[in-house]
Amino acid sequence: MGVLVVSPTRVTVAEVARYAGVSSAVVSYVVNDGPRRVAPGTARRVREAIEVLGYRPNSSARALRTGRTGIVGLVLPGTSNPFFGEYADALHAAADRAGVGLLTAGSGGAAASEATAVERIARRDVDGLIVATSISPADISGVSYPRLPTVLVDCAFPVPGYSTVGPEASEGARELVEHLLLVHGHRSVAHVAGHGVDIEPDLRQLGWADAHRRHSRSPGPVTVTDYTRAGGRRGCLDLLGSGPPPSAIFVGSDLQADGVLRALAESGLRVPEDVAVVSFDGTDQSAYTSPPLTVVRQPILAMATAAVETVLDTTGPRHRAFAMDMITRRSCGCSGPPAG
Amino acid sequence: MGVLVVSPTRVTVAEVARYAGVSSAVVSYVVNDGPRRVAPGTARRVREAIEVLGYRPNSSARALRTGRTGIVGLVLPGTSNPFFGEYADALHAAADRAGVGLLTAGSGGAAASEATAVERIARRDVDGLIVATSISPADISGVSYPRLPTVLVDCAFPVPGYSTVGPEASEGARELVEHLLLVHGHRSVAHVAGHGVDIEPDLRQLGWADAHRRHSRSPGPVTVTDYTRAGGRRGCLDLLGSGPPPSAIFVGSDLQADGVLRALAESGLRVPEDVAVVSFDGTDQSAYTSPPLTVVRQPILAMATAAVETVLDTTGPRHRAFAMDMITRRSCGCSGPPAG
DNA sequence: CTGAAAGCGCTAACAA
DNA sequence: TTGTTAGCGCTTTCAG
Repeated sequence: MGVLVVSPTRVTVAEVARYAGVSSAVVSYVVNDGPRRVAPGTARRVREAIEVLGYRPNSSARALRTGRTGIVGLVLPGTSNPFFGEYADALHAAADRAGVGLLTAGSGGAAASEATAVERIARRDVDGLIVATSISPADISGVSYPRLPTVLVDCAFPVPGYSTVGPEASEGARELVEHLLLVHGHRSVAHVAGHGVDIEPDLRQLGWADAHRRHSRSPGPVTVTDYTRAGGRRGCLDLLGSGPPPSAIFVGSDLQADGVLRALAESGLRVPEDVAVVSFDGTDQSAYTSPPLTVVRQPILAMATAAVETVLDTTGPRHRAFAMDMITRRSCGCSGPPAG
Repeated sequence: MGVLVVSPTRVTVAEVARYAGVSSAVVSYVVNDGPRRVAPGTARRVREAIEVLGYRPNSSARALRTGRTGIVGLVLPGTSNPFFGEYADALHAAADRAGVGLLTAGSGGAAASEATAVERIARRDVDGLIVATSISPADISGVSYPRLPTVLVDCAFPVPGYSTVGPEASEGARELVEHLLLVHGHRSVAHVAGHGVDIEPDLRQLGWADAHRRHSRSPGPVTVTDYTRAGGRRGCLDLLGSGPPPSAIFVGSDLQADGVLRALAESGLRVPEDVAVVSFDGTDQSAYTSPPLTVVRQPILAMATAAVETVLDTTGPRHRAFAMDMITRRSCGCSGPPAG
């Protein structure tokens, strides 16, 4: 058939070996710095040959041979959510440091889509999987890839059979609500919560309730909405429509807080004068809302590092929880510093 | 669900073939639906064997054999920036539709880091590369992976030797500024610009200048800052410090607009009463700032689809530009609708 | 329509 | 210290 393509074929170990006057095994030893030692002079010749010929190892061949791809799968609900956007960046940095690549998929947050996302990723022979599951952990195990090391991130509680990494959500939420109760003297705090994993407790809500209990207050109203801006707005509007405005609101995520702030502005309520607002996550953007949000921040960098470490670590499942830190800004009534 | 696989070692074509009483070639024909036809009955037996044994093709072996990995590399400045977060989501959706995986790397936006990110990705034998380059296109070509199909996204101008996908930035910026000039009657508009690719014109700034020229106005002051929230704040503060406040500001990106809004609030200036603000990008969040931002929106879905199509398309480089649409909200002085 | 068999490029025994 | 070589699992040409 017609056209003869004279494409410069790819350089292989064999050619490097021939050029350097050694065997292909030696080339491999040099490239991988093992498993056998190579005489310094020989090694130098090989490296020179590699340089001259422009040799690059074929990663498919290596993966086929070794059984390891050096790639970890990453399934997130989607980086449109700035929290997961920042998480993704941190995971990439950690993966780079660990020398592995990240094969990503967005789950779109819907359960069906998440299962298929995991499915698609696992199909490609990754060495492990990092999943921010928005669905029940039970569902993920439906994916029958035996023994693929999996770590669930943004997961504040242990899940049997899986490694998990998450914030100390309950403690963080409690600290934030106690700040409102004790420092700013609110009698109670309302809560705009997010739809979570059905079978598990919502730790943020637990912490919020706990803060009230500890100080013998009765909690304000709760409303459960989507983890979206629109959800936050809707939830806040519902709250406002069902009684006198609360004096303070604890929002379950920065994304929802955008919507809450919006709803409050639409309703002519000032923050923090009329209503104090605090939020959970502490993304970069929370310093730029108006007013800037008082938050508990998730230590994303540390959690991402832990996630990558854990997925690469073959010793059994473990749960790692990270302390959150509170950042006070204007939205709670404190006079925070201007953004840097 | 629950078919349980009891094979300790991985199932291969050979085993499927043996189970189905055919040769491995036939199994391959069935799995890949070609290149040779298989008798319906035989095919059914093979599919049954695959099901029963829980066979999954080894993608490394297939890649080694075919020379194609079915994976496209993606290098973005980082998904902490919500614009690129949304872009990443759209690219993932498009990649899924096209049946390819996305191997991602964050470049961190720094030139050195971007080159190494591209380097790391290319090393893994991807079929193509999608890059949102924040640096000079010249620099990317320094990466010497011969003939790796590459498409530059978020790139509003053609670059010789590369495929490019971007918005009609100049037209979009002009439309936005003209809205301020003609509808709201501002005499001139200031501009908070972003540091761009040095050797190329800043099309947003060009559009801004063009709007003034077309209507015989002299442009307001410009300040060039980082494409960050802090950069936007700084730039706006500089603007305010160097003369009387402008009556209107065109901001080069939503991220910077966050900072501009913040700076204005700090300075006690109301939007839009004292200063009108419009922005370029139209990310989801722009509907939730206070006040909501009037923007020109980048058609991210369409551009992402085009990017994936283009990188998979072997016919030569091409440039595709997409029209932006203006969304008027409160920040320009229009009374936009409340967020849905 | 199906089977046999030759590698793709690499790593890691095993030999020397 | 280095060379030889047997596959890893798959696709696809060539025979049947």
